Amino acid sequence: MSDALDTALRLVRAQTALVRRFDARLSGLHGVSLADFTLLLRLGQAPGGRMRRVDLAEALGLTASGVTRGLAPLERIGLVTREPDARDARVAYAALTATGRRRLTRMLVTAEETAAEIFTGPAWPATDIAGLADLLTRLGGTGLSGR
Amino acid sequence: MSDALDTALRLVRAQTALVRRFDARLSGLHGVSLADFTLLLRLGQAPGGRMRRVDLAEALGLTASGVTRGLAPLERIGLVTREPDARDARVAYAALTATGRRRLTRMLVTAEETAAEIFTGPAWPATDIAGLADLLTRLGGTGLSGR
DNA sequence: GCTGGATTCTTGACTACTCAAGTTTATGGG
DNA sequence: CCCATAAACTTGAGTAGTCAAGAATCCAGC
Repeated sequence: MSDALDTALRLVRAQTALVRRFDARLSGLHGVSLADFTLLLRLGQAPGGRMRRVDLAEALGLTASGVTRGLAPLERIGLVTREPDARDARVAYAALTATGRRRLTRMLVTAEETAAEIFTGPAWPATDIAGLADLLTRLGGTGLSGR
Repeated sequence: MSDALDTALRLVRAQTALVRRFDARLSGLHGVSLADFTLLLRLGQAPGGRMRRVDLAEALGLTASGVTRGLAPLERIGLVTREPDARDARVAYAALTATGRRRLTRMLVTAEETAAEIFTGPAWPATDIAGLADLLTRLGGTGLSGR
């Protein structure tokens, strides 16, 4: 088997382990999944804490449908609201509520801790973490950097 | 946001892009998903092309339940069979059929091509591919190396 | 040689997506 | 003005996995 295929399969495998760790911590302490957290985090990074659902989908690597489904429970528990656009009645923004923002900052602490635990120890000098981030960015689908 | 968290989130994001690419190619040409392919590949690597379902789960980073569910359609289409263990009536091996083995070698070609496409171009010198593989191995959950 | 606990596997109920189809609204050309 | 096409979103149906509970079997100690 080539290095390329081997690497791709390792990446897939590493992801499931990673997701499990984040899910365990986040759901234990805050009752949300990693997917929920990343969604809230993106909203938190957006100006005004709000985004069109289509853009959120693009940023998260989901379909529009996936965003609708992921947002629903967060709206139910009051972390996110739906806001209409004055110019275009088709678009429904997703916006962090004040509660959502408050809860997000606490989730972020947990997520940082979890990430730190994962990348801790002699196996993970800072340069390797940055190096990994760099390599992953080259793969990153459409990534964070826009289309 | 720390490098560690950023890196973890990038990894998750990169994986979804990767899986989509493999799924598209594999399902188009061979009618299987990447998950199906990795399952068959592990079987193919095992001595005799067969493994206990529990070990398969461990190797793939799934639960035993996930393996049962994933194997079912592959048994239906005749790529895998169930074999009993002479010593222990609890265990049911999953084994590649002759057809399964033949189909697998062709899938492997497609998977290699896809991986090669992904890691192609000036952004991906061979040392970086190997470097990525190495970094990912440090994360690899329980990985291939056993517990 | 029986009984209690552990192991292997399957199943039911649930979650988190996907894709395809449908609804509503916007927009550019005649 | 009206129409065709396109964009944003939701919804129904299906897939891939999870977890918790259950059935069968194995084995260790008495």
